[in-house]
Amino acid sequence: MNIKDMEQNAEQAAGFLKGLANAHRLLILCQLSEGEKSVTELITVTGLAQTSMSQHLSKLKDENIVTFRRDHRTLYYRIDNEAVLSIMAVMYEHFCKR
Amino acid sequence: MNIKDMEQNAEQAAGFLKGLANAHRLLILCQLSEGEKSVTELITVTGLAQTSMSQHLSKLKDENIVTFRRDHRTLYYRIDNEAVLSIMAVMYEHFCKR
DNA sequence: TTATAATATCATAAAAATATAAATTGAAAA
DNA sequence: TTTTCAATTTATATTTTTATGATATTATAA
Repeated sequence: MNIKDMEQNAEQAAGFLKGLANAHRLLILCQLSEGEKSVTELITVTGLAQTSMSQHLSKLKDENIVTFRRDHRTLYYRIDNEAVLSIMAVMYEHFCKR
Repeated sequence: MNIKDMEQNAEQAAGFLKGLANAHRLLILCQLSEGEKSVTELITVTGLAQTSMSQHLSKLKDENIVTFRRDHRTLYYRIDNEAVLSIMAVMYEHFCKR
């Protein structure tokens, strides 16, 4: 782990982590780790307000953590980042096991 | 990855990620990944103001990410969390390689 | 003792994140 | 076409994070 490399990429890496660093967004990602879900499904499962969900998804898109496809009127979101699932797995082990 | 488990631990997990989600703190942790360092060393390497360093270290302590020992007037900080190094490694791969 | 070094804490201001309400867009059904 | 559904965008208030300056603490040296 080289400090020079990290200096050059620290802002980007921190932005990515900020994308994950919210309890609601972790639950959204937990859902998406099972496969793609519509916005409505995500709202139902998490209990978030519609506007709030939209903003959280927007933030996740900004950081290239998720992407989506449209099917008629419904948008289906999915995880679109190699690093996310690894980090989620580490988090799950650390915080949810015993 | 169970949603119920995640719901119960999401706040704690998000708090931990917030601890990491800052460019300065990532650089601090990058330094500490090499082994323990004094506050002065960390200030020199990162160029942060003393007060600011103290606050960042305090936040890392709050989230049980680092701990420290005192040797005379000098405090030596070190990483004290199993999950951090795994996550740092994933981040380094994702953001610093190529 | 008094001064100094290493660091933390406190107070405050500025910036960023979050929640909520209102308005808007895009696609499809009536 | 007009209306309705699914979702986003915009505006705004509240909360949280971050930076900075001043002060305090702890340990050592003079």
